[in-house]
Amino acid sequence: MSDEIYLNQVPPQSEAELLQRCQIIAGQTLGQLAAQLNIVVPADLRRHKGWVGSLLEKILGADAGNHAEPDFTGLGIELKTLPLAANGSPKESTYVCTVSLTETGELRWQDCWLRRKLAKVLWLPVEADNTIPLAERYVGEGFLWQPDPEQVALLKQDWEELMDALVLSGQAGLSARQGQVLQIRPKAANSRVLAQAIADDGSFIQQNPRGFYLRSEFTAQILQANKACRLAD
Amino acid sequence: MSDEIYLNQVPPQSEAELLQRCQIIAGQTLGQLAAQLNIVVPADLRRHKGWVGSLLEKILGADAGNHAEPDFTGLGIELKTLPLAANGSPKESTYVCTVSLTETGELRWQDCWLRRKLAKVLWLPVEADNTIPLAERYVGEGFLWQPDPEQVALLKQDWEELMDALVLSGQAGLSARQGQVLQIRPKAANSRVLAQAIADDGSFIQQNPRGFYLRSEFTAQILQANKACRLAD
DNA sequence: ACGGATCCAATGGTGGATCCCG
DNA sequence: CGGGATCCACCATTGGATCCGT
Repeated sequence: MSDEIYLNQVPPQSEAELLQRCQIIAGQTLGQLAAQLNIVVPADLRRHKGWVGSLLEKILGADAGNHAEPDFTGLGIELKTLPLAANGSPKESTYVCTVSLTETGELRWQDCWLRRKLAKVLWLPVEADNTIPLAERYVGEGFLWQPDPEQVALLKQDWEELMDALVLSGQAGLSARQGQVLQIRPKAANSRVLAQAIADDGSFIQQNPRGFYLRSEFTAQILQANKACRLAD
Repeated sequence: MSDEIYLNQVPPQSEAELLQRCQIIAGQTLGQLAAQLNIVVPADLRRHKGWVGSLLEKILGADAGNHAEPDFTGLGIELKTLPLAANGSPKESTYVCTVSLTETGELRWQDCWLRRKLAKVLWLPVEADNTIPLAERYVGEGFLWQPDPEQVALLKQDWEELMDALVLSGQAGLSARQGQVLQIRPKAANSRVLAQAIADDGSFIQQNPRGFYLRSEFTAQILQANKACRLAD
């Protein structure tokens, strides 16, 4: 009962309060959390792919809506769910943000959206083994993360390589195989969706929208580092 | 029955075909036309202000949807309903297009959206006396119009005056009283809606969206000229 | 009478991600 | 396995205009 005082969609006022809320929901199922907000749990995620992320935003009081801001506006913190396979490692890559197809050449790492998005992330592990019914999946312990210097270097290197490839060869020269920790993949309702882009010759063309994703190998390292850190306490 | 062959939402292939369709619907009521498309007629227009225009677009096979194109893409023709008061003259001003608040200074008459929108218009008179139930209002005879040199001069003069006023004084310096045949008025869901604009100093600010409207005195002249023209046949 | 305010439907884009076939 | 394809909710914008108080 008193738990729900913290779960009423009011933004947390501090990092401490946000982490406290994470402690409260850790060990609860998605079904229990959805019930607190009178939200119906879909049978599966096939037609509701972002459902878990949206639910946990509401539960934790994220307030940015669909704006180009961190989920927790006041704290500058981005929320990311981390879907865990049966073996406890990340099951999927993590979507970060869309790739601008109109300002590819003009942007530098220091100013880019991806860097700002990943500046401070609250990772929230959630069971994602499809043999477990959605409502019965447990939420793990959320933790704050900021990229360490080595991770920053990796991200910067990949970002610059990928953006260079975009400028030099356009979308044709891009494959999701490029990048050690980062990759570029389609991000749209379907492959018929087109966004405005700029061709080699400077003219406007239409291309499939793309997004930056963190490879699951990278998020697996983040997860492991956090566990090690907590054991050391 | 055979009439409905022409009313199946396929775009007309020529001006002649479009005008033929207008002949077919002239003298029918909005209720009759709506019934052909299985569309329910609202009680009144208070909460359905664009309903008549949308219905007639569907009936005539306009295909541009909500794009920045003429309603009849292939023919380069814009459809405008002309609401008639009990005395047969236009009851309202006619909305043309939105006023760009970000490129006010850069644009010339030759390139402006308003000029392109008004290059070729199919006017479709419709009874709009509120004492007549919506479903019982008659559609009149549609006619094609292109501004004659005098009308072009008037539109150009007003457009330039209004755009100059916008650049010089911003929205504060603008009144719907300016312009002989054209005026600028709010165009939004309500007065709390804001759009991006550029201030005097070049910075970005928020302003109420505005639209260009043809004064009803102007559309009355267009209507009269068409009647005179048809009597002369 | 008309200048300022308002209303709906449909679409496109963004943010949330997972699906699924070779 | 993982690269390419896809899915929903929500919000802002656009296109269709008419309402209504002074």
